[in-house]
Amino acid sequence: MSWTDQRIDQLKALWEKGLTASQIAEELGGVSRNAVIGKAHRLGLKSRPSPVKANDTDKKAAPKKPAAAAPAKAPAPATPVRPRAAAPVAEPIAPARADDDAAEAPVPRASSMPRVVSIGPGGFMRQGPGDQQAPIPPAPPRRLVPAKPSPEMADKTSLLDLNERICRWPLGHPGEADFHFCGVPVNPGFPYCVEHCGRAYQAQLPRGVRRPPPPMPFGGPRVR
DNA sequence: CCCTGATTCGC
DNA sequence: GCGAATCAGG
Repeated sequence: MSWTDQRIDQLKALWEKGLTASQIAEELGGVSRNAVIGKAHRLGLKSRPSPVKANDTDKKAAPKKPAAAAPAKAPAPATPVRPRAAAPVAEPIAPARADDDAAEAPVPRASSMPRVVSIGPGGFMRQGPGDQQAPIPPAPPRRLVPAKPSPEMADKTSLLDLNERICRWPLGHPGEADFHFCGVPVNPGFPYCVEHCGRAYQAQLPRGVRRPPPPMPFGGPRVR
C-alpha cells in the first residue's frame, strides 16, 4: 500500500481525532502501526502524549546510543512467515436508514459559517469557508460491532474476536447461528492451536499409500 | 505479557 | 520517503 492523498488525509484526520496508531493502521489497512507513526512524524503531526515521554523538563544527560556501530542483526528465520494480521474481512455494515427524511430539517447555512462535517461515526470536523479539504474521507461505518446476540454465544470466539494468538479453526459452518472459532491459544507460529495444527498439517505420505479418511469439502454434505 | 508513541537506520 | 526493528514508559 502506498500513501495516497486520500490515505494521508485519513491519517491526519484520525490522528488528530486521537485514535491510536494501531487503530489508524487497522482502519487504513495494509499498513502497520509503525508505518502510521512514521508517516505521522514525517508529516509533522507528531506530539500527542506519548507514554514514554515522561521526562524532559530539565534532564539533559541522556546518552542515547553509545556504541551502536555494530548492529549485527540476526533475523530469525525460524518462523517462516509471521502471520501479519487477520485476513481482510468485510464487516457487517449497518443498513442505511432512509425512512427518517421527515426529521431532516433543512438547516439554514450561512456561507460564512464554519460547517461541521462528519468524518465518520461520532466524528466531526469543523470546516471553515477557507478550508478546502475536498472530499472528506469516506466514513466507513466500521467499528460498529454487533453485540453477541445470545447468552450461549457469549463465550464463543467470533470472527471479530480473532487475533494472531488464538486458534482460528472454525467450528460449525458460516451462517449458522453458533458458528464460531476454536479460540484457544495458538501453537506459536501457526494460526491454529496444537490440536488443530495436527489436523491442518499432515505429513506427506509416500505415493500409493492409502489415506484413511477422504475428507469431504466443507465438512461434507449438509442435510436440509 | 499487553499496550502506547518515538527513534533509528537500512533500504 | 518508507517502515521494521528497537527502545522505553504505562
